[in-house]
Amino acid sequence: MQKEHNLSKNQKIIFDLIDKSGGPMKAYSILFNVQKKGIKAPLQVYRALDKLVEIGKIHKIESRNAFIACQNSSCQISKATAFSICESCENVSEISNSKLSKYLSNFSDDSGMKYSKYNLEFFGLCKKCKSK
Amino acid sequence: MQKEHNLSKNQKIIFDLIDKSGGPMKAYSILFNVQKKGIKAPLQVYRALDKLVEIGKIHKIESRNAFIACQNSSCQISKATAFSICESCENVSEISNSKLSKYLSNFSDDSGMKYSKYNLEFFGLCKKCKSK
DNA sequence: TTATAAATGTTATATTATTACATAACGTTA
DNA sequence: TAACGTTATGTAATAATATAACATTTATAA
Repeated sequence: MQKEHNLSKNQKIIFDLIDKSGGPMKAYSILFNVQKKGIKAPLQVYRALDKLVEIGKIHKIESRNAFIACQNSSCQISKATAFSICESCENVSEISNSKLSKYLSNFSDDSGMKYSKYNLEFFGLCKKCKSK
Repeated sequence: MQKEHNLSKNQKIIFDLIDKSGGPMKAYSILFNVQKKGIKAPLQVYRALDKLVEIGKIHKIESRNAFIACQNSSCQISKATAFSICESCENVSEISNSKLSKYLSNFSDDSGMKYSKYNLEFFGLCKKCKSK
């Protein structure tokens, strides 16, 4: 199970916003949306985002510079992430596939590197966009 | 085999620089390094980078906002990329492991998405950094 | 050779993220 | 509860990354 973290005021405001949005959000869009709640500066947003990423409540979609709420309530949080991204509508979802995560978590090659973390992003067209 | 592309002047200058560096380079560091060759503006760099990415001569390391020369002369170029990144020394190398690439290229789940591309980044400590 | 696409040059600006510094709140434990 | 260390906050400035818009030139190929 996931460790409980007591989110601070800003962390909670920002997590709730991202979570409710249901998709990825960009930092400055978050900033815009929380200004009415007193969060005025980019750094306040980035600090909360950093912490939320660290504790696994959100993930960063690297190819999009965006942040999405973790949809994976258990296991290997933020050490092993996989996403599917529609290149047409930009819909993003977190893939939770135990075979895939096992395969990647156990992956090793002859480089001598010890892998402790990975991030995988799949791209393609989602169901809706395919049929257009 | 990789399709031959005749690089333009700027593309060639920038590709050669990245290739010779042997590692990932950031756009503005590239810009700094090619100013003596007459490339003066960020956009000139980004345009060449975009093209080089498109034809598979370089890849973008998304988590680092950096660009590295392709070390994989054949196969599935820029549709199927995997990297190992040392979180201590920031050394990056391209993983070419046919099992891994087959596994991921054939991956599908029940989302109904057709995946045409992926990017995987592994993080950890390289041999040298581990032993420090 | 002419039309079309690709690449270049230039300026300005948008977007994403961090540095630096000051203060406040929280949690522990003596 | 006082003192301490840690975490979070507030604010201003700025750094780093990336794109828009427009004019012109070069390469390609019909």
